[in-house]
Amino acid sequence: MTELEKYCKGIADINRLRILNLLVRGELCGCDIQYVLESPQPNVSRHLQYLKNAGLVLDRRDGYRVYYRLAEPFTGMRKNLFAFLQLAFQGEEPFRGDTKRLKEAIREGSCTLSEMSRSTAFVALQPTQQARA
Amino acid sequence: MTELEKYCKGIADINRLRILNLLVRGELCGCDIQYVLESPQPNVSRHLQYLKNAGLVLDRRDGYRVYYRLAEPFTGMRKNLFAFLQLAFQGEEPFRGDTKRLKEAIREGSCTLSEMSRSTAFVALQPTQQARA
DNA sequence: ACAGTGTATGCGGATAGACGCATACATAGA
DNA sequence: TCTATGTATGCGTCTATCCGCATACACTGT
Repeated sequence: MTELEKYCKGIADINRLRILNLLVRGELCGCDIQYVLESPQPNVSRHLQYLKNAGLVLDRRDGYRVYYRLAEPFTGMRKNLFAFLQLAFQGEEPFRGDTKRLKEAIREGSCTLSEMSRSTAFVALQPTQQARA
Repeated sequence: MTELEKYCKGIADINRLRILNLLVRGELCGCDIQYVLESPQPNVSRHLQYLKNAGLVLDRRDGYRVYYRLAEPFTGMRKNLFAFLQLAFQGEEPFRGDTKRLKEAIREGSCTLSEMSRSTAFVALQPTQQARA
C-alpha cells in the first residue's frame, strides 16, 4: 500500500478524525481522549491502534497510562496532511466542540500530564477521571 | 456526515486516488481513465460515482461520453484537499506512472476532447480506444 | 431500425471495518 | 498479594466496501 493510501484510510473515520483533532493540541493520554469522545474504551483503543498502524500516531507508556501524539518528525506528506487537517478541523463540528470540551477538561484538571508539564508545576497532582464526572 | 469525513472516505481507496491524480490534469472522459488504470469499466464507473457522491468530482455528458473533472469551485476545504493531494501524488507510484501513461495516451491521441480543445485544432479527429491498443 | 461505442447498474461473493461485550494485560500503590 | 486504574484484545455481529460478471441504458451514425 502506498504511503498516501495508508494515510487516507487512516483518516477515513469520524472517530479517528476526532482523535487527530485532539492530538493537534499535543500529547494526550487515552482516558482523556475517551472522555472527550464519550465513546467506550475498547472503541477508542482500537481506533488508536488503527492510527498507529497507519503511521499517523505514536505512543509511549508512562506508568499505567499510554500517551498518544501525532507521528513526528513532521516531514513531507505527513506534515502536509496534518496541516490540511488542522485547517479543516477549525470550521466544522464536532471538532470545534471537541476542542472546547478538551480545553475545559484540562482547565478542570484532566489526567493528562503533558499539558501540566508544559505549565509551571509538574507535581504529582493528577486529578482522576471521576473528578470531572 | 461532516464535509471532512465525506472527503476522507472518498479518497480512502487506491483506485479513487489514482483517478483524482489523473483529473488534476484536467477534464477526462471515462474511457481514458479506464485505459490508464487498466481496470474493468464497471469498476472505474463505480469509483467515479463514489467520488461524485463524495462531492469531489463533477461530470457532464457530451454525446455518448461522460467527462469527469474535479469539483469546482475550489473553495475552502476542498481546495486545500486538492492542493495536498497534488503534492502527494508527485512523489509516489503508481501516480507518477499513471500521469506518464496519460500523457503518452494523449500524445498518441486519446479520445479525450478536453485536451484537444485546449490545443489548436478542435476538429473531429478523435482516435478511438483501439488505436492505442 | 440497427449496430457500435461508452457508461451505469443489478446481483452475488468475498473482504474489511466498526461496534459492543467480556476479559486479559500492564502498572502503581497499599 | 490484593486492589484500583488504565489499556489492549478475543469474539460475534452487523454494515459497508470492493470486485467480477452480466446486462441495461445513453447516444451516435448508418
